[in-house]
Amino acid sequence: MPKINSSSVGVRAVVTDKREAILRAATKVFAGKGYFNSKVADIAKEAGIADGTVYLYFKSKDEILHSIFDRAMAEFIEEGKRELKDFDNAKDKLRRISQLHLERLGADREMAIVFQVELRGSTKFMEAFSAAGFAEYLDIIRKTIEEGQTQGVFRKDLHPITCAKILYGALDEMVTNWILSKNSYPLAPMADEVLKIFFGGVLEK
Amino acid sequence: MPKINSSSVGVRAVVTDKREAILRAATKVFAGKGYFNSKVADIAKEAGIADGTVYLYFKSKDEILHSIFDRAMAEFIEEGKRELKDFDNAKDKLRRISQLHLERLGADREMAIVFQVELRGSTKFMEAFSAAGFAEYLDIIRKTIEEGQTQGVFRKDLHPITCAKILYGALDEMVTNWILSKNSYPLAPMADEVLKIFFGGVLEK
DNA sequence: TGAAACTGAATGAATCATCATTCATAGAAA
DNA sequence: TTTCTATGAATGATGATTCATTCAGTTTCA
Repeated sequence: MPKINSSSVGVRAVVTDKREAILRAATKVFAGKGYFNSKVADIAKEAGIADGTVYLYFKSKDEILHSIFDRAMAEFIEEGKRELKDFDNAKDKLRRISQLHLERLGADREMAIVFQVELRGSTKFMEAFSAAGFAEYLDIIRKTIEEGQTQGVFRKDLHPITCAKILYGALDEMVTNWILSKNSYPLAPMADEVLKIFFGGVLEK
Repeated sequence: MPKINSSSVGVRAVVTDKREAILRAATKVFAGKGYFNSKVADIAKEAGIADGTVYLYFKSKDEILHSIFDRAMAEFIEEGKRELKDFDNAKDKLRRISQLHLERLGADREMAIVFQVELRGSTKFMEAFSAAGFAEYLDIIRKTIEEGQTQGVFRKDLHPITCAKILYGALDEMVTNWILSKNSYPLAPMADEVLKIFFGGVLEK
């Protein structure tokens, strides 16, 4: 079994590479068959390593799934915060958030599947996730809406939390439909469609 | 042809009762621990029967979950169609749909959990479901929106399908949040909040 | 009327396949 | 040699499903 490090970057890099490879492989496998139907052996094979090796990098199968979420979510929130510094107008900010949301998930279908499907596949995960990243994300949207109300851009007779949930729910549904759709289309442009309705409503004036 | 079991107290009625009992028990167990973490033995115990008896009424554990969906969905769609006959105004119709959606799930938390969580827990189920009930449901909303556009109540510069997805997504998110929320509040009233935004948008005029 | 034979629902212990996880061993690098 | 990582066969637990058996109720017939 030839195990030659592609570059002489040292031990640390190898470890990271293999961890990375396992996470990527697991994402692919989970996306394809679902968490419970995926065997650790499948992941190992996909990553091109032995079954046992997985356990040198992760305590359990469960931990792999958690790591996938944690990493992706942390990245996403961090990117969001960085991006949103430049905006002061709440409306523009909301537009950017929506675009980022769909761009991110639209760029990696396997990751999107794991997020949309597996994350919801157990109340336990959902609660854990809810407690961690999701609540924070919803909070960013909520605060932006409050800002907009203060700025006089958004109506004041609406609960910011509810608004946030609705926008999130709408975006989320776009992603779910995109995943289930046979013929693939670009996801990100749907953001504008969503916002057209979220901002202006469907009623004829 | 009328069914025998409704009138007589014969064998048929007993059979139906036990089937019913298993479905109810399974809903409870699945809601509590998730489909994959639930043992058939758990369901049997909850239903007060022997493990093997489950297999006299269902071919497999999988079939139980399917039956739960099929029954609930068929009921829901049927009720919806019946209710909606009385409306001709698209706006009112959409309001009634939204209320029904939240009333229904808000009335049975366990069923709601199974629908929100387990249904999404596997692409396989989602696709099956998507092909069956969900697509039909989304279609009802879409057609109503088209009606509204024809009636001149709704803006014509919006894709009816996207509108439908957005409304559905928003309602769906209300349910998911309600399920995850520790302190329980009535779900149905959220429909009006959702529609206020869906109809009028969040922008200050 | 009663009891023997029959029916099919219900039981739950046993089966058996399926993995997650472990660990004794091998190989590479230092 | 020592100390890593990596291997993959073996282990052990789990849990869906089966099936030989029990049991309650019907029917048959003297």
